[in-house]
This record gives sequence, structure tokens and C-alpha cells, in this order.
Amino acid sequence: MYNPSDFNESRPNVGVTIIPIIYQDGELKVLAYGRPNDAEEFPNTLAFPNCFFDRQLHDSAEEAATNALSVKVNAKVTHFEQLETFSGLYIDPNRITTINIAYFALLKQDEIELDDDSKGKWLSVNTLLGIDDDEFAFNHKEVLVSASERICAKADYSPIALNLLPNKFTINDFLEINQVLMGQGINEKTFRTKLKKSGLLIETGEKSAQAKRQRPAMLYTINPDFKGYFYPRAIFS
Amino acid sequence: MYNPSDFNESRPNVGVTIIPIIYQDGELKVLAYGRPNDAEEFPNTLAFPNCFFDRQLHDSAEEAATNALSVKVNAKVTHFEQLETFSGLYIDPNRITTINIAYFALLKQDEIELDDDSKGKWLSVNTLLGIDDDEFAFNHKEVLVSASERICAKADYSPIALNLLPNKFTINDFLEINQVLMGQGINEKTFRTKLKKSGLLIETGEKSAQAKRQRPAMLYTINPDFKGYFYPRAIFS
DNA sequence: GAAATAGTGTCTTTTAGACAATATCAC
DNA sequence: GTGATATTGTCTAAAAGACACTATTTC
Repeated sequence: MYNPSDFNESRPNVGVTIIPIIYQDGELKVLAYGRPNDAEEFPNTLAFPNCFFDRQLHDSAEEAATNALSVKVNAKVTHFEQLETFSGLYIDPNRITTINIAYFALLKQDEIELDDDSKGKWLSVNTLLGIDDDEFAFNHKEVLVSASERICAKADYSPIALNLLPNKFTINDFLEINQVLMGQGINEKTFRTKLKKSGLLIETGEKSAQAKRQRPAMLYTINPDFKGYFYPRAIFS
Repeated sequence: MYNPSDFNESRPNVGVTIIPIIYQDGELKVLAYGRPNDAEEFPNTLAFPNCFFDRQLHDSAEEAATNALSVKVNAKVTHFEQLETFSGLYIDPNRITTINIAYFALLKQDEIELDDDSKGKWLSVNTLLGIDDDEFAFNHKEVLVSASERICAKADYSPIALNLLPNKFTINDFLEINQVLMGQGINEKTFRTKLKKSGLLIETGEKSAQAKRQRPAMLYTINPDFKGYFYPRAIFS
């Protein structure tokens, strides 16, 4: 007969971490929190939304992650994806071996309510990547690295960047975010040609409003029926 | 002060599952075990190498997974990668909510010792994918699906298939395994041209030995210094 | 019309793909 | 030489990329 308490000394702590990402001012930004000076663990460090997994409260890790995120951000998540699961005593060294199931969430900047009452701030991912591990709580620096790498890698061979753009966007918007994520120039003509042929996007018929005196750009949306492939990485400048 | 036992009723079970894969007779095969009739849980089902994560025994999930695999397979793992982490009561319904950290391992068929004393068998992945979930222990069917999808997806945009080939292989070997994994024909000329230009492979100077009277093929190895991209998916028949 | 960016046409170079030709081995 | 598969050459069609040109807006 199975008795759960027989294994009380064997089970590790389990937690989830979620990296919420938007695209703003030409770069990725992540929602980070400064932990208070009097925090029991990791005072005065940066942390991302996270929570302890409690089998009495949560049916699944995704549920725990979704909850932990929704109490922090009041906006629709356009892409939610599991990253890696980290494990080891190093994650929470003063406690016990911890399993950290990491996720990232992409949101649209124009749907975020910026002036919320929480202490969270949308900080530049590139800036944070330059900061030492020990300025972050738990293993949150490595989770950020994982998220950044995954997003940039996926930008190479999928249109994942669209999850960060408004529902209506221009070809140039899409081209530019791909260039940022790929760290590579892209030939505009080839990009437009391939994009048009791929069937990934649909013309809305609307045009972008511009303050300056210039030709407005056509606005597009994602084709919900798109089933093909789109490889930005195959297009170079 | 942190007292681990305060959370005894909160922690889920944690386990690891490893999907060991080889390429044999033109298809992927996975090492599966038939669970005995008198097993306490999931008698008479198929299972893949797995173990319970014990914080007193294991420093990390990778360590647990590597151990669980090494007691089953006596061969070098050429690629080891985390898949997803699954969670829920459904994984082990008679016990408690379980976190299952899944991995896959690629091995070279020619390095496997086939006639080991264990009851494990290398079974066709495609055959197993056609079998109902409840013929498998725990959530092992969904783990197999995850592994299969990941490997096939990666074959589209990376040379992951090389981990399944012998150290020395022909261009045709590589082409054929890619076709199998991608489920797509590939143009041989284009494949050879792109491959040569990519710098992914190095000529060994040796030639394949053939029983039949025919021209032997050049044997290649992986260029350890390769740092580029190789997208089989961009080549169609 | 001027300024500014959006988007396209055109030409050149490169690549893909079909198919034929050649290469290399055992017998 | 024959049979069989490996590998390359060649030619045509398609795609990529550079760059100039046209389009559309506001002022």
C-alpha cells in the first residue's frame, strides 16, 4: 500500500518561474521585481514572477505558472511556453534541493497596463543579461538567459515575434523585430517577397497613421489558417 | 526559520523519464520495457527508463536521468536533451500529483550491446505511436510523442540526425535519415551541394565497404568546429 | 512641390532541381 | 566488360539581392 508520507524526506521543493516578455522601444523587456531588503531569502535582488508548487493548491505546473503570472500582469498572454526545468540545491541553497520549472510568456506591449500598483518594472533584457547572477534571486538569471536564447532561436525559424507585435502591424514592424531578435540584417525585398508568398499574413486594408508627412504603411494581421513554414534565418542582408 | 517538514503535504512526487532512441533498419527505435504482471502500479504495460527523484540521492534531475539510463543501456549517449516537464495527478493516479521531467537520449545503433540480460527491447517508434495511451505506464505515451515530435522537428533545422549515425557515415546515410525524420523527399544534388558548402562534414578519406559490386561511398565525420546552420527542411525533392 | 517612408520593378548573380554523364568498385 | 550505386556536370528555371524607381501621405 502506498503511503505518501514515506517519501517526505525524499521530495524536493518544486517551484515555477515565468519570464514575461514584451517588445518596447526596439528591444525585449522583461517584467522584473526588486525583492525587499527584509526578504527571508535573496533580499535586495531581482526576481521574476514565481511561486512554490503546492500539490494541495495546484493541479499542474502550468496552472501554478499561469496563476503566478496573472496576479502580476493584467493582460492577455499571446504565447506561453515551457522553457527548461532546472534542479539542484544551488537554486535555493539555504533550503532544500529545488526543481524549478521555467516558462516564458509573450505579451503585446500595447495591451499592458503600465501604471499598475505593483513594484514590477519592465526592464531591458539586454541590460539584465549583463548583470551578475548574484544580483538575481534563486536561479533567475539562468532562467532569463534560457528565455532570451529560446526566443531568439525561435525567431530564426518561426514567426514567433508576431506574438510581441500589436494585432495590426506593418511589414516593417515585423522585419525590424526579426532583425533585433536575430541580431542580423535582413534584405527587405526578399523578406517581403517570401512573406507574401508564405501566406502567413493577411492585409487588413487599413493603413498606419503617421504623424510625419510620409506614405502610411499597410497594416497586416496573422493568417489564422497559416500552416506552413517561415524561416527568417534564411534571409540575410 | 525554514523548516522543510512544514511543506511535507505540499510537495509533489518528482520523477524522470528518459526516451532512449536509436536508428535501425530505416526507422527510429526506442528502448521499452514490459512491466511485470505483479507490478504495484501499471502492471502489464510498456514503460521507458524512469526513476523517482529523491533529494537525498540525487543532486539534480539530470543526474537522476543519467543514472536511470545508464543502468539500462551500456553505450555512450551522443545527444541528451530535456524534453518537457509534465505534471498532474493523471501521471500516477493512485498516488499523488506527480512532476515528470522528461528527456530523450540519442545513441548510435552500432555502439549498442543488443543482447543484454535486461528485458528491454528496441521497438519501432512508429509502431508504438499507434498504440493506445493506456498500454503505457504513467504518462509514457505522451512522453514518447513529445520525443518523436522534438526529434523530427529538430531534423528540419539542424543536423541532429547525425547523433544517430555511426561516427563514419556516407552522405546518403545522412540524406536518408533526414528524409525519414522529415517525412519528405530531399533533392540529392541540392543536399550534397549545401552540405559541402556548409562545412558541417569532413571527408575521412576512407570508403565504405560494400558486399555488392558497386562503387563504395566516401565516409564522412562531423566537423567538430562547425558553427553554422544547416536546414534540411529548406531542401525538397 | 518637398520631405519622408512604403513598396515595387528590373537587372544581375546565385541557387535549386532535373537529368544526363561519369566514377569506382566487385565480379 | 557488367551491374550497381556514388558523385559530379550541365543546363534551365527560380530565387536572392542590389539598387533605382514609383507611390502615398502631410505640410
